Amino acid sequence: MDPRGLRRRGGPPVRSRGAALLRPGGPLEHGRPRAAGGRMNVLTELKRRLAGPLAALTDRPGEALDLVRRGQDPKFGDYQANFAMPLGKQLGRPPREIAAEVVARLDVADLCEPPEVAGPGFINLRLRTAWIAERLAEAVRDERLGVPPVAKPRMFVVDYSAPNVAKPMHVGHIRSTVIGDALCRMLRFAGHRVVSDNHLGDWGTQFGMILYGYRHFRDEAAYRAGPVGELARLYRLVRRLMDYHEGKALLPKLREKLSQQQAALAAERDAAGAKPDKGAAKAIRRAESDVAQTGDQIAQIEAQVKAVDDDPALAQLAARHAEIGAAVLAETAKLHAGDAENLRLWREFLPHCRDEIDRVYRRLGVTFDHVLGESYYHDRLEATVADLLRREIARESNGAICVFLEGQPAPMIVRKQDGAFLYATTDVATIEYRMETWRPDAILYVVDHRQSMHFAQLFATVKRLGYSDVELQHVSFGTVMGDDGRPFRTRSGDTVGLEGLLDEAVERAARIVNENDDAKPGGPELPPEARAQVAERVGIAALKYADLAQNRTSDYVFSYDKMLAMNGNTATYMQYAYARVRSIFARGGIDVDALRASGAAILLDTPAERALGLEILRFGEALDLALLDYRPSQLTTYLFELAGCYSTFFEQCPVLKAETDALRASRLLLCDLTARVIRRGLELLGIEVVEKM
RNA sequence: GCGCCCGUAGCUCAAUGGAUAGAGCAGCGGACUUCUAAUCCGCAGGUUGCUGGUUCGAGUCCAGCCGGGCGCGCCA
Repeated sequence: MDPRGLRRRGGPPVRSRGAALLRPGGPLEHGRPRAAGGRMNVLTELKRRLAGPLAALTDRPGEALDLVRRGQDPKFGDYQANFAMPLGKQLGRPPREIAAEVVARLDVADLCEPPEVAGPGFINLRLRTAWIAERLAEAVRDERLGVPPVAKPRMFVVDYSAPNVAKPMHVGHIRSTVIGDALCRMLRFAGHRVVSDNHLGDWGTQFGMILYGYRHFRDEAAYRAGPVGELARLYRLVRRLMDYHEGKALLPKLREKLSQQQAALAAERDAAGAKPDKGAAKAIRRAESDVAQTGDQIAQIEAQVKAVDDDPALAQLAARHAEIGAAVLAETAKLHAGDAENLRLWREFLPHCRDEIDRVYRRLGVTFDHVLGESYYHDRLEATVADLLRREIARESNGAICVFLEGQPAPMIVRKQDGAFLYATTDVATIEYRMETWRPDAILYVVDHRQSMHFAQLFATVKRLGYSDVELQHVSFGTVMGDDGRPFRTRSGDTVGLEGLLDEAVERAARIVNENDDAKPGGPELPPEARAQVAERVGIAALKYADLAQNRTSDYVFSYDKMLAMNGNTATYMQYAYARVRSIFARGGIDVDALRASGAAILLDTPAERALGLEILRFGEALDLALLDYRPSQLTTYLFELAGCYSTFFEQCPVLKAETDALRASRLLLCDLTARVIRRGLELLGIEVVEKM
């Protein structure tokens, strides 16, 4: 993947869990547990009850309460408190004795069966089934499904997507866009204030390239007919010519490097002899890897060069524009210096570029509160650098203005020798602007993990500027890989365009939808337009969910087959689960509003019903967990588990044909709650449901 | 060389220092005249890369090693 395709890349480890829990407004601090509407996070409530008895034993009850969790095995109850063991160590007393003491003072009779102390000192808590049913009845009446908003809302700025607008979006943009959008939705639902901001690359070298292309290569008719397509073509053409010349200039150096590396490899082999020891073997492998890497790089450039040489028209263009690299930089510099004509063209191009990316955002259902690109900060950069210099945070080095940071092998450069600013400069100015404008408690950067060093430097720099009470968080994610274990590319080695990716996903979804509908026992149910709409939703959802379900910190292997599978943790499976529930209501001719208003009791007499009911109540917990480390995958995991509970229930418990009317009403309510949690949960991930599929 | 991340079932991935490491796919065996079988249920599959350490308890924390990815002064 072209590293320039992303304004940013990269990610450091997430903050420690303890810090998150102590943070004001963190997951533990929900609204009053008995707040209006009966909204209650079960785990939070249990912790609240345990806090009293714990206060007598430790001056750090928060740490202990962190060890209250959902039970891993049903036989140990629904929740478990694991703090007696560390507390026992700390106090020099038997853990079981401590557990017994806590249990003796614990007042949970209204919501739990009598707590049990097990094993070394686990406190097992089993909720009273009737209590679960009451909470569910409240959730039925609650638009938030019983999930309380946080007591202390925080102000978040979320920075995500940030493509370079001069060129089509590609596969590298999907994770930032999808994860960032999901985080915004989840934070808002949790009750936080959120400003989403798309920090577009709208001011860099890419516009110099378009300007150069427009001046020298434009097809006026094509530009008038479709400016977006023509600008994209110009960008690609200039990029190609620049790569050609850069590559040609680089090849001799690379070949030199290769022969040096080959010589080094040979030397290592000679020195090691026939039976290399461990150290030598390692050195050899390393040298081999160097040789292979340089070889690959050479092969890639040679292919690019050859492609141009083999095309007479292109080759002629390349020959005529030998100085294109410098010329493009000059166009960029003129733009930045305020050249009237370049500015006029930039203003003319920008809306077209925006149309291009907005079309993709519309299709993805992704929106932003603000789209303040790099250009927005242009006139602040001078002052930012001056301030850094004045406060002796930055200093001149080799003609550049640099911020030197402890433990960093290289400085963060905020002004180049030639006087130009860099994106690090813009990032500093952007933080200043955001702090002045929104006074956020946290700024999240949803950017791929290769940028971790940049963010470490950026955050350290702005801390020195005095911004110390804001949580600056690089929410990093891994690379999208192909099934060959290398970054996802087309067969010809190009990066994969985002729209093509969407088209392919929708096309494959359409095939699945058609096959399924055709195979329905009672004949097809969906007219062609409905099928198309379902396919669009299923396809886009599959793509988004596959991304969100993956732990964001690891790379993931892109696979249409896997993401569109009906089994397993996929959007398709979740959407199907939802549609199946809805189909019960359609088949039974149920008036859902009347059902919800009926006040019918929820009965949880079978294990499947109880398990489903309890799982429905865990929605808020799952959301907390997802926001703790900004990991949407925690929410997808929950939804998948909920769907699993529903499947078991669905197999074992007849709904429309339940033995009694009361049981029928209860089960319908469970179905309805399940559907609502799935729909809401998917909505928080930016994914739409379908009523039929 | 330095820094960051990763290594879990054949494959793709889960698992906030807690009790017997879980899913899906692939494999094997079952369940449609019964609310969508695009589904469900069961079986099998593991020395969590290796070695040592911390801990009442380690896939998780620490050290070293092995293997892989990414990054490391004027690109974004």
